[in-house]
Amino acid sequence: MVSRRAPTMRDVALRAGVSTATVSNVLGNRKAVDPELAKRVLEVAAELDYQIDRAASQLRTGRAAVVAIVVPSLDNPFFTGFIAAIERAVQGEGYDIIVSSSNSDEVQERARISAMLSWRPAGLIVVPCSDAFPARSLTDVSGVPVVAVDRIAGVGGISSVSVNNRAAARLAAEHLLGLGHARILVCASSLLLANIRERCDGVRAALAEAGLPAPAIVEVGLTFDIVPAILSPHLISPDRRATGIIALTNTATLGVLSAARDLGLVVPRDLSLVGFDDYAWMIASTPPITAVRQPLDGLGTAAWELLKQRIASPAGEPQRLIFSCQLEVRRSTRSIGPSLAAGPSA
Amino acid sequence: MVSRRAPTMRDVALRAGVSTATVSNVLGNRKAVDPELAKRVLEVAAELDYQIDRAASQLRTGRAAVVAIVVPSLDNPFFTGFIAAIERAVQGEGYDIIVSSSNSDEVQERARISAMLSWRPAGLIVVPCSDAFPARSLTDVSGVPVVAVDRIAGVGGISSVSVNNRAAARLAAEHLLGLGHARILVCASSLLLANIRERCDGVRAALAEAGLPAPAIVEVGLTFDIVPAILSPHLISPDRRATGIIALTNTATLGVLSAARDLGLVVPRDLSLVGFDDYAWMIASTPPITAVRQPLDGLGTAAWELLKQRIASPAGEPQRLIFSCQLEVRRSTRSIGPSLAAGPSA
DNA sequence: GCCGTCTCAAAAATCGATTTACGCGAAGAC
DNA sequence: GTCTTCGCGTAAATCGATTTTTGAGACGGC
Repeated sequence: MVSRRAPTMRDVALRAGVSTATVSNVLGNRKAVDPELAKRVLEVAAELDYQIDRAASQLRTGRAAVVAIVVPSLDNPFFTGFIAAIERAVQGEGYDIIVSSSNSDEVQERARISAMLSWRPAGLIVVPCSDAFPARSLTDVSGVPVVAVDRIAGVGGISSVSVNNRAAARLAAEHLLGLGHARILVCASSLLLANIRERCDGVRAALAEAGLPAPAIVEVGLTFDIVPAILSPHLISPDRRATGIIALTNTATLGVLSAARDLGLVVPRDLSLVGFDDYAWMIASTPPITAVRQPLDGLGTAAWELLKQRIASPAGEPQRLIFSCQLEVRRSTRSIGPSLAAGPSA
Repeated sequence: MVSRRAPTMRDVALRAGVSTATVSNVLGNRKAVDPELAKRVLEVAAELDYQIDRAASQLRTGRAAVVAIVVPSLDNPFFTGFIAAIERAVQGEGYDIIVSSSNSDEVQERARISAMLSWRPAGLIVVPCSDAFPARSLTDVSGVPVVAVDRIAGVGGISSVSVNNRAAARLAAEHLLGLGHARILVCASSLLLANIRERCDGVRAALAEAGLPAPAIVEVGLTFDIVPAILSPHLISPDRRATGIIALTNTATLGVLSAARDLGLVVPRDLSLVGFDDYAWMIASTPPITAVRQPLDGLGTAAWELLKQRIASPAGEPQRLIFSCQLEVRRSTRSIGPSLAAGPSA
């Protein structure tokens, strides 16, 4: 509790017998300084445990060494995994992150982004909670570089990172078709989200190519606990129920598992399941869950790279990066007959 | 891309025909201002989309409306859930959070805390990555209020929040004893952590009271994937292997599940399992996992409350808050004989 | 009617790091 | 030998919000 005030650059300068400008130049590697003086400055700085005051530094330079991140939820491992990836990427480049959750609400999203912008961060990485991304106007005015991630349908004109949702869902569908599944149910979180709609399209396209009718699509919401109630009616009739389910998000995947168990259905005996996102529990689960893995680390790294580009040249052309997903085949899917997949025609 | 510079308080003042001091007083609710003027100021501020520059504000006042959070990992849902809880708590009080991961490394922890402190945050909430918490010295000097969470063995003299680990583990042990399990294996992450040692003690105490020998304790590390290899030797012999396992962290729980499945052991038929922490996947899992639930939301809220206390009166007595955990009985544990629990003697 | 008091806004000082403008001395050019 | 760079360091101005100080006007008391 030795609450003497933190040392300032002035303290360091005085003690080293130089001016504050010199200290600033040494510490910021800005202008050539006599090595002798530089050494003394560094020594004194270390001795006093001197830390640059970020507020003062930022006020003068106008930019903060901080990246603001806004995601729909901090309780969803997809988003926190993404944040972790960004944190790893900005580490060592001297940036810190401030994070905030929009609670999947456009009004809150706007408010949170507005608050973040008052830090005048070097950049903003946002996973919009809807396709509309109405906060767009805010970022335009502020001139802070922005990268949108994952839900990027409505965000023309800014850099973005996402996955190829159609291809990813197609991967899942073709896997089930290859195992002979014809009756496929898609368990979607919310069709208001463009990425979810794209995944539905991917499944639809794969089925159409195989000469099958469009899949049933059930909307189960963003939280896990209500899924069983919504899903049960679709799973009760043994004759007409789907043999394969594609769950389009991690919470949907949990919901399907839980609903199936409640109804006494065994995966994969009674029901084959392909999930989305890839977590430790999917591997530890019995059976391990076949899932489409989104390259979380790649997304995070790429978001930071694109943001750096925008920081370096704000006038440059915005870029869109699209990652592919991989299917991790495990044991929650099983073959029930000859392949229905539309094979290569060659 | 209308990159005109953001409006300053001076712009607002000029346009409203008042001084910057008046604008500051209106916006900060600081001193009585003529309602007429106040109204005009607010109108102009709204019109210009004016946002206070936090750097300038902070430089002048010396304190930032920001809470720094340092946790061992952002990939562990326990810590991110905790962060989510804090974010909810500080929301609406005008604070933002900056978060950082120490990667379970003391050196990095110190570096990250040092970096956080250069923001001169209103407070720091830290989950130390070891009992030693050597970064303690930093926070002492800076005078920034600190609250330590979860791993608080070595941190006397500062406020802290934790759970009653002994009691929590005892809950798990008594549950298994009540179901007739005598051979109990404890699956611990790392015995270098005091909270883990306390949990071991809790199990030991419960067994001792029931007149049973001390449990076997296996150290499985902090990540999930190596657990099966470490655990297998303890699970192969059907005669001598434990009938009940207590996994002391969420990753250990995943590891046990995965190891059991690899060995063809069915939970709970061959093995009863009590996990730690409580997540959606434990409910969705087949069988649903019996687990000791740590009150994540309570921990987060409490950490913020204690921090607020320290901010308000830095000289006050540090407080330690200890929460209780609850056992969520699900289906991963089963009875194998008469209760062995030391019942109430009355 | 004069003076003291009180209210509230304007003016000015301040926070600490950065950066511009300037000055001094040494090195190089003719 | 004088004049011009050039290198490097210092003093001072600056960023924008807050806070202290100053001052103008209103009001009340005697």
